[in-house]
Amino acid sequence: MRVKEVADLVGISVRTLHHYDEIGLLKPDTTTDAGYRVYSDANLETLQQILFFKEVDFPLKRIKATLEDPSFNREEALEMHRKMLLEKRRRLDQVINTVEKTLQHWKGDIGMTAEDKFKGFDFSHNPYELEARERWGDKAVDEAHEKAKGMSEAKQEELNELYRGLAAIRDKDPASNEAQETIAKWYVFLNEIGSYSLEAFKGLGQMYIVDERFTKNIDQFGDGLAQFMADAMAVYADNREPN
Amino acid sequence: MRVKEVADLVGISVRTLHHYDEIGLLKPDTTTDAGYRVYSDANLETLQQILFFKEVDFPLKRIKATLEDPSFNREEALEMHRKMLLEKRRRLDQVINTVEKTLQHWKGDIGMTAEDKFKGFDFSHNPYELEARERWGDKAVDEAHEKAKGMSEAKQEELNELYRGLAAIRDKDPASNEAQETIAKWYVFLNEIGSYSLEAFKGLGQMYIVDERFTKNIDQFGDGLAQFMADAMAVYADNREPN
DNA sequence: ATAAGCTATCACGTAACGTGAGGGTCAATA
DNA sequence: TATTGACCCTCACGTTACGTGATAGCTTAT
Repeated sequence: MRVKEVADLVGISVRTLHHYDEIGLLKPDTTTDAGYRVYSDANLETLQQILFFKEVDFPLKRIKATLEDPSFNREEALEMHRKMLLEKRRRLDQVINTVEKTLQHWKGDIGMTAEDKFKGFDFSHNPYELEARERWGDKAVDEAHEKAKGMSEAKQEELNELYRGLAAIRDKDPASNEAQETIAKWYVFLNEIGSYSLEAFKGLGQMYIVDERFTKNIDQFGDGLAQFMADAMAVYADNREPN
Repeated sequence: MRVKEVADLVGISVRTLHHYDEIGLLKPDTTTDAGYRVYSDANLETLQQILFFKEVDFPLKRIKATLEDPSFNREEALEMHRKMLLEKRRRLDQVINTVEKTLQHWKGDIGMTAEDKFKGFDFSHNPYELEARERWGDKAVDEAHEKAKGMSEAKQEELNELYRGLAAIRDKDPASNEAQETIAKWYVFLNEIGSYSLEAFKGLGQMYIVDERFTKNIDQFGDGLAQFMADAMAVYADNREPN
């Protein structure tokens, strides 16, 4: 297949295909003697993967690095795409809901807080972004979020205090009142620097024990703290009403 | 409210607010003596509108022009936003479906055509884009689609042939076999230069009679043709299985 | 007074193409 | 064979919407 055929099939521009070739993202398997690009079925498969990554807002550079990673696994990627797309849809539903509420608000049917008016627009923290990044992206993930790097010393100290508080009770039952009260503070803190759904919060806890870097960093405050936190975070999330 | 508070509330950057001020899209109602921007409740309302338009991929210039249009009506806009968001979700559902089918395909459960693999990615023709453009945007809408401007003369002739064929039968019942066969050709033609769901096809027909420019252009081929086409297109869409 | 956080403007840089220019290739048809 | 329309190539400037860092002033609590 040549560029126009591919472009028409897929719904992208010829220029885009040129661009992808230039940057080495999608190189056609062959070219004619005249220099025409000829895309194979395998090329189309790759293009599909590229479009899935694009759909979940991966920058092209990162898509390229990911596809070139020897550990890249297609099925695994598809599962991740699916999760991220479902999250994207959830957020879109929020926006739709916001529009509908705004309509009702304008008709005088309901009240609306300032927060209500902007529900769904903050997509800076896709809960699966951390997971994707850990697997295929930027390896410089810190213990809470990359934003933490820009924290003031006071905020950093607050973070450490929270870690210390949690470390002091890590031998207790993660479901105990004391543990849950402290984890609640952790949840609030995280939502000051980001936006975590309960599901994402729980997922983050899992990452603390799955990713050695997290574990090592957290366990500096006390052996077994990462595990304790993961458990407590899961309990916390499970005991809360889904919003 | 000052920039950080607004940015945190909404989930956008301070830089974005600066940018919007610079380009005159969202100017704060007041500033302090020190030059700090102070955003009012009215500013927040406007920001909400901006974000809705952004969510449906309006470029900033166009958002600005729209908001400044004396005929701009908020409730009308919200209704349009809602429709466009629902369409966006429909397309997203298609992508999710494509991912899921691809997973099954990889497991060997199902077959998959090349077209199937890219379902949902062609979003260059949001069916409500025409409507939005007619109301608030680029007034240079042609009779079928802007792409028609780039058509070859052969394609243009094909278009005219279709119009003439439809004009020749415009005194028949829009639901008749003859009318429906010819409308089917029109549907196919449109889907060669774009991508129209049945709903969008029907909506386009409505626009032929609502928008004088369409009506005038089409009725050059025969008085009452626009009305005939709108009717026949509605019948065609209603008689088809929803895909 | 001090310090931390917030604020301003300025300006270069980035990502992902869109667009136009200029010219070659391909395939059908006369 | 010549012609024509559609397709193809490379080149390169331009666009959009910010991100980022630099520099310096402002605000508020201690």
